[in-house]
Amino acid sequence: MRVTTSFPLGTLRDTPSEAEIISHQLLLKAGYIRRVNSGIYAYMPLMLRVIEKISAIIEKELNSIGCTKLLLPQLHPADLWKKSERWEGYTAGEGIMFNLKDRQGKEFGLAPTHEEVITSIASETINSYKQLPQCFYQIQTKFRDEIRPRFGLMRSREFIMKDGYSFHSSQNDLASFYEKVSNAYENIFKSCGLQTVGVEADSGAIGGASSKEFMVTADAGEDSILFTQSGSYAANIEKAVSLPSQPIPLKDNIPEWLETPHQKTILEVCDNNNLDPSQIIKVVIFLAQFEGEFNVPILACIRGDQHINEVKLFNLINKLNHFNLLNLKKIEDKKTIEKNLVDLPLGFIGPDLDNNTIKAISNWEKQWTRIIDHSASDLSKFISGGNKVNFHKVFQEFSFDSKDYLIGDIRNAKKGDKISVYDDEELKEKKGIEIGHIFQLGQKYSEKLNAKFSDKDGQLKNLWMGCYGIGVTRIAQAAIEQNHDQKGICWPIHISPFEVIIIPTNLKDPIQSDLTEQIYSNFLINKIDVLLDDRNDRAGVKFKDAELIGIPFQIIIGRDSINKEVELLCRTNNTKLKISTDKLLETFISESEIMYNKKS
RNA sequence: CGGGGCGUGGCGCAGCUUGGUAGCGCGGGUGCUUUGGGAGCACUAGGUCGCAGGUUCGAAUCCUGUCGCCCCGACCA
Repeated sequence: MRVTTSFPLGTLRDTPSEAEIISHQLLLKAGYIRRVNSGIYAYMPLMLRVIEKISAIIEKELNSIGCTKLLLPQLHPADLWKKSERWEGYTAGEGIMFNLKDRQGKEFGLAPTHEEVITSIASETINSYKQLPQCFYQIQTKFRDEIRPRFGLMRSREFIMKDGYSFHSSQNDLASFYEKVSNAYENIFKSCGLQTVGVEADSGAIGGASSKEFMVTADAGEDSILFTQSGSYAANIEKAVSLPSQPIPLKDNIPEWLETPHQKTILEVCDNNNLDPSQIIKVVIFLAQFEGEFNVPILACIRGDQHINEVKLFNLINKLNHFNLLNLKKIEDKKTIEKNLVDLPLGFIGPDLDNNTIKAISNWEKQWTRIIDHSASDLSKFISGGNKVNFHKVFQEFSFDSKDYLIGDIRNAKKGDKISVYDDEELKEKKGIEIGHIFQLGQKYSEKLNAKFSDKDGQLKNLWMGCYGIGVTRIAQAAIEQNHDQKGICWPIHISPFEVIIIPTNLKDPIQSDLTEQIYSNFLINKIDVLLDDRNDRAGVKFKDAELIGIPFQIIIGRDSINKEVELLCRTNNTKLKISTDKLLETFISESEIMYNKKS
């Protein structure tokens, strides 16, 4: 491809001010993407080539484990989502599904994911165990009305995703296929030149039993990963389980009531009364909003030096009720408190807060659901709010055994924690960008959408399902986050828009331009992805652009043309080889082979 | 939704405090020169200063409202 006759590179000299992180800045500056609106981007020709390279890697790997590509609609009828009971959760309130009505007033959603559609198709086309297992996938634009789109392609409202769905006759078969996909994913990410970690993860709104995320480690990542150095454990912080440090026992000489005027935070109470946070039980109140306008006040307790994990809390509360939990939010808004609660000693609440604090006229349930983290329930003597403004209290021999208290794990694991009493390794923390997520869904969707098959024994059974996602556009940006330098992008060759760029330094020199044409056509004949920068600009301009757009090899045609010599430059390690033109192709092929095989 | 920042040509910005008919750098076009690290000279095109009201003889500038974008938080496949 020639720069002058195909497309303007569209590189910028200055970095657009809207971009914060380096990968986003480089995508804009190098002309790969252009913003059309918040979270909506145009993929320019170079970007499309990257997307196509990534897609090809994915397809090759998935096809090799027996997956089949198809293409599903993006406009989904609401009925289908109502059957799976996800319509309300995905459209109401904080829901992320764009939705609309057609001219008849019929409701539709723009697809954020495809479990419903594929399951309904599977229920019609799969009848017998003889047809199983099956795995379908597609690579397609998804729509999600993100609360806050961020960092370019990292979290956008329209993005390209590979989503795959598998169907099985048994849980065992699902589990073994899930492992196969997991391996295929590792190959895919390696083939993209990325370093990833697989971590245990929360399943979120997709649901299901077991799930694993693939993370690109990068400081700009939105997720936190906790892991052990030996690799024995790795999990998203949302999911990670650990042992909290030992609490410092409370001294005996403390009076039952502590006057703690205006000391609303754990730190203030500790500083003023010579206490340690691990001697205090922190109480945080939440409102759980269920489907059908059903609101439950939640009182969550945790040891003062620990933090509540709202994902764990959400999942725990969701299981308490057969309605779906739509939203969980801290109660801190004055209006909400005034309307529904009375005599609430905010900042001085204890685990035994009276149910009478909920107003009779409130539409909330009239009883606090009290959820106690293990770190709190393990303490029998502790300090907590006195349920009286400006007072804290010592709880002696207090027991959470009564049925009023629900004990569970709602704690955020953190770095420095141990993962078991038998293992001395401490957890470490890194930031990660989630580029893949795989789930064992089980029978959740097949039950709801009545997707059954006849098994060997003649019985009608629900299909077992898995689903598997890869953020294609996110991979591209994550790759830049992991592979760049001061001058610009350094694409891994596997996903680079071109393998090599030819830079003639002075096209007016007939020797140079003849040589350039010769080399260019020779590379094309040999099916090499080559870009020819045939602009009449000065060499410096072309060098800068080549570095910015990050193509792994540069061929520089210049002064030595007269001796039939050119330079082969490697973008990443900046090595320069002077080569005679008759050896150029051969050398390039062997050098690029080395780079292709050096899977990180 | 809460907090903060910003809207002036394709990109980066100044001007706003103290109102007076819009400027700089880069980029674009034409011509000549130049050609291994973002060239030089000359000429040139391109902007209802986000939008709407108001104050004023006069508003990019002051006031009110509104919209949009970015960041942090809340939240989130």
